[in-house]
Amino acid sequence: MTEPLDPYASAALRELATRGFIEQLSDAAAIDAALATGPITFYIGYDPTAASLHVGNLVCIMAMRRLQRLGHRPIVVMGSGTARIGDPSGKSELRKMLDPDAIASNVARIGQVFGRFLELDGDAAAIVVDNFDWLSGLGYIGFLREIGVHFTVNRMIATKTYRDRLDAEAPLSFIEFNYQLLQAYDFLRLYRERGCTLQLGGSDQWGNMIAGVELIRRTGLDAAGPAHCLTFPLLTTTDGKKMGKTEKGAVWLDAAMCPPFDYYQFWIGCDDGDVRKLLAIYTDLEMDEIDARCQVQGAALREVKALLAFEATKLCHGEEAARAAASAAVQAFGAGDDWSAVPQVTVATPNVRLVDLLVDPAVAAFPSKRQARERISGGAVKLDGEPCREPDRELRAEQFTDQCVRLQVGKKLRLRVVLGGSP
RNA sequence: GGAUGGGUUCCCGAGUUGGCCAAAGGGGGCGGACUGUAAAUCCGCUGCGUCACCGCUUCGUAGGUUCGAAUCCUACCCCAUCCA
Repeated sequence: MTEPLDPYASAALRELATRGFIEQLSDAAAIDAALATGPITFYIGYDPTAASLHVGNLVCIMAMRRLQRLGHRPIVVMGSGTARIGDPSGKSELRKMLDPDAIASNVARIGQVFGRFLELDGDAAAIVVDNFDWLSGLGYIGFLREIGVHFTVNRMIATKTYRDRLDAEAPLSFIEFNYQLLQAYDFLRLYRERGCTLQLGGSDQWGNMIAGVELIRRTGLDAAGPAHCLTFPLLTTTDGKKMGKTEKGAVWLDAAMCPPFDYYQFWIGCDDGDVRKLLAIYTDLEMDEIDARCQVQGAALREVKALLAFEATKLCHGEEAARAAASAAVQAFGAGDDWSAVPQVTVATPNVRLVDLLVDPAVAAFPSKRQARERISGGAVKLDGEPCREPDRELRAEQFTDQCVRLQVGKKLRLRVVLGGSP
């Protein structure tokens, strides 16, 4: 943790520090000086191991956004190359190898996200590069001679990433062991070719990042001076859980995988104690305003949460979608009647048993019919506001007012069940 | 390679004189009440199914004994600790 006791000279570090972005700095004074002197180029890498980024990745993205707004130039590295290796950081076992087609399609989908958070034009335009471009052509012997010589196994196995695995006596495959070298090499390439002097990442990346810093120092500095790295804290909620996970899994940034309505609801549902922290990291609001808004206590905090949800949704899905999600929330959870913006599922025929509907993957309210039955009998389900405790009840055509039945499951799930042909 | 202890349901962890074990208890999760779509609290559920008292699958793996096994036998795999 960094001591913010004596304020940083650079606006960038001051802002990151006051908003809660900083966990560790490789050399606080040097980074501060570099950021204060003028625009620098920095990068963050993402391995395309899933079809979408999720809220957990958003900390880094927001940090890039902050720095870019202060004039610094972001580079996003898509890790098509490193994704073929697999980062063992934070993983207790070897993950299955991703096939190249999956990686390529992930890259395409993930790439769309950055445009929403970063400026792609102007003096500090963000650029996106792919490390497969330089990693794929590496020759084994050449790489070992040029890069491998600068690493000692002694040092590597001392880093947390590898240490954890070894301490747990879990297998650490040789391919994974190489991951750190490749990430360090990425940094070196970006340093040499694009003058990139700072790498950002989650705190689990510290070992990999510092390896790059050291590699650059050992292979010889150029005019850009020493390279540095900075990590962000792993965000947890007040009750100690990982940020961005819900019972249904990760909260994705891709609208196809997590509709704006659900995304908005995720923020609305946050713990009271987290509101200020979340506003600082996930919105563009000024800290003065955040502090002022967070003065309130109790039920009044709901308004602040609505602000958080709106701002966060706006950044990710646009202002229009955020407004729609906000008003849909008021309608669906308040006394309102207009569910038009609530996510929908389509059924081909009205005669669907309630259990079958709730277990259907499109709804996925419950993992099994058995559980669905139990919950339905327990009063968890409402149709058009009316509790329905009969699992085997079928929906009837006449229930569909305007082709639609309003389904509530538990406190949070709201869906419109729409009668229609195509899905 | 040798000795001893151990591998149980999402996690931790009971259960090994064979049936009353789908398997105690805790955690987590979900649902209900309360409420502010929060927290805390209380109550309920927590293997699957064509599902109340029925069937099926599950206690490291594969076989075996038995009317019947998480519990007994055999082989194998893995883990912990100690010895070489």
